[in-house]
Amino acid sequence: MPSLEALVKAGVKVRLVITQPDRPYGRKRTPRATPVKSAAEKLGIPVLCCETLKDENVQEQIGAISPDFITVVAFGQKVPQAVIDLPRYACLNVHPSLLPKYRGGNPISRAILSGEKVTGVSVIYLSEKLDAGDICLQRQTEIGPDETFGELEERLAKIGAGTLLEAIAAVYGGTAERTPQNDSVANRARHLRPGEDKIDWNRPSQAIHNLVRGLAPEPGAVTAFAGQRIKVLGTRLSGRRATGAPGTVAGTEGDGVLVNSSDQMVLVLKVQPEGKKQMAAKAFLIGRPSSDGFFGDTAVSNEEGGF
RNA sequence: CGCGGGGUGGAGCAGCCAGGUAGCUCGUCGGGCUCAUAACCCGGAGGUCGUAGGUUCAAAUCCUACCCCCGCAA
Repeated sequence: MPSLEALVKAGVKVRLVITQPDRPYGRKRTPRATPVKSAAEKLGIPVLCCETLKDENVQEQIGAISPDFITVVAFGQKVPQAVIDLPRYACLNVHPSLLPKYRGGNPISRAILSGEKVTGVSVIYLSEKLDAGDICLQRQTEIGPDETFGELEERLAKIGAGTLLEAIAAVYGGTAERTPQNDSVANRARHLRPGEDKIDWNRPSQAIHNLVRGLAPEPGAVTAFAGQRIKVLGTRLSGRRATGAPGTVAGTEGDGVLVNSSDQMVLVLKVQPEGKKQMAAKAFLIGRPSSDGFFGDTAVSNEEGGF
């Protein structure tokens, strides 16, 4: 979306925005426009909603405006060759990773989960194969030690917008580069599998921290407390050696709660119980019987006896 | 009509089923103890119990409608 705004601001004539149809959303099941659609409408740009680009009708409509460029940002659909061939100059795609690493739909989370220290954005020439097109331009950025998915996503979106503009200018001016990806070092950033959002307190603190960061603020890393499902939305590494069984509460620090993992204590800052708003971890602990003092596996929380 | 949880001093909770004094932990303010403290002791302030009706001698509690927040699923 920053990309769209940047394009407009830079004086590029955006003739048509294509996005997915409104989908039922939330508890009320009310259909809601995609963010791109709302933004486009606000900017007064025509919007075309379509289920798939394979639709010839859709292709015709795109062809009708004989575009110089087509840019694809966070679209999540394969684009048929017929569409790729439409624009006069190029069909460019912005992807929030340093391709060929982290191809696929979930590059930002995956990079954080893997403990990457550096990531970036890539502008590539679109190809039919997902995220495998030749690289036009890349920009790197460091990932902060406590940076969350949400924060990084926002940053990359901004960087991506700028990079896209540069790329367009370069292609337009004929100075653009075109480097094929090295497929042998490519990897795939898959979406989360069920259960992958669950915190295993037996793992090292860094891994837990990465999981929490990689899933915050949405969808959130999950654990359980006294049989209740809760999300952990903010953690820090405490730097203190664990003093008890993984998952047990070791004390508090500021508004946070120290929880043991396999090596260090993890400082849990923000938490959200089922049916509640998110709250400081310490607040969560207050007003709760001190008997059930540990985080861990659901339902069967009786056997391991925290303190 | 997809399933479900919740709205009680600034924060987190109990009280509701079996109506009748506003409770607990934290914070905050004041005082004390201490070389000192986020520790400990004493004391205080602070609440239309989401809203509007109803039942009742009496409603946080029972009944009805509505508003708001959130988890799951999609």
